[in-house]
Amino acid sequence: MAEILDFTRTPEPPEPLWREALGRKLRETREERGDRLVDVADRAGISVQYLSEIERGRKEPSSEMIAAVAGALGVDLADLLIGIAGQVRNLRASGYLKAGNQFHTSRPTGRPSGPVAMAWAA
Amino acid sequence: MAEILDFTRTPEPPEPLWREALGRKLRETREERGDRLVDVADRAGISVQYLSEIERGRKEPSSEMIAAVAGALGVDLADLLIGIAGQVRNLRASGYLKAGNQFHTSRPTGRPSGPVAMAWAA
DNA sequence: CTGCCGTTCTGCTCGTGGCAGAACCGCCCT
DNA sequence: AGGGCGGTTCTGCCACGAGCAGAACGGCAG
Repeated sequence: MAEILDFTRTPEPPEPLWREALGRKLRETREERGDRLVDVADRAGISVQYLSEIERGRKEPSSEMIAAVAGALGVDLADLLIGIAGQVRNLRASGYLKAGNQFHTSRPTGRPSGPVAMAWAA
Repeated sequence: MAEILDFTRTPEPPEPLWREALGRKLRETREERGDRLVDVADRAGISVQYLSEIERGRKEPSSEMIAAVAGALGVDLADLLIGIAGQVRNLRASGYLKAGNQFHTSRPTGRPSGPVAMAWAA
């Protein structure tokens, strides 16, 4: 694992990468459910440290992994994607890698900001 | 490349996999632009046969690849994700692997086709 | 101090991403 | 008939990285 963080490698525009946005949303979803890494990892049938790396956007999970984790979180792919799209929008709108790159900035003072997807009940 | 198609491996529900939905949307977007494989592949800086495999959902592209292809198609990640979510929804709604698996069912008679994004509202 | 939870490091294996080269398959030309 | 064109598919190849186990470490609450 060389240096995924090393974004000097590619002169990519400040667009967040897929795995980063995905990981961020997965973590958010898990925390909203009050689950721990080990819970989700167990249900998804993957190792805990790998799930940690996925959530931090450091590894590129396969489609089957994504499906497994999403299933373990009780969300389907479409909802997940919409949620991620909202994340990306927010990151673009706000700074995103302007400086320290501190996500979760706009913790919902009340406004749900993005599409936010559909609630998953209670 | 063993057998990606072999969905007997995992007892996954009839949910389409990420790479499949992604590929489908990428192809749709490319065709709407009237581009050829070689055009997009050139701009994205990848080989043509690999792009073909991505669009057919047979290989698992890295985040950088996704960004490159999306960039070559002139769409950003958020739009792409929303489009894919719509695809997935449609596939779920209609048959999807009920039988022949003939996507693109609901072609809208001639609509501008673009990103189109969120409708399904009602 | 002691767990609990998450992160990170080492180290390993084996799969597969991604390429080149070429053949092949419709399809539309004329 | 031939011949491009666009796309698919096959072979073969190599390096990288997915994914795991094991363990150590760093907060943070009790």
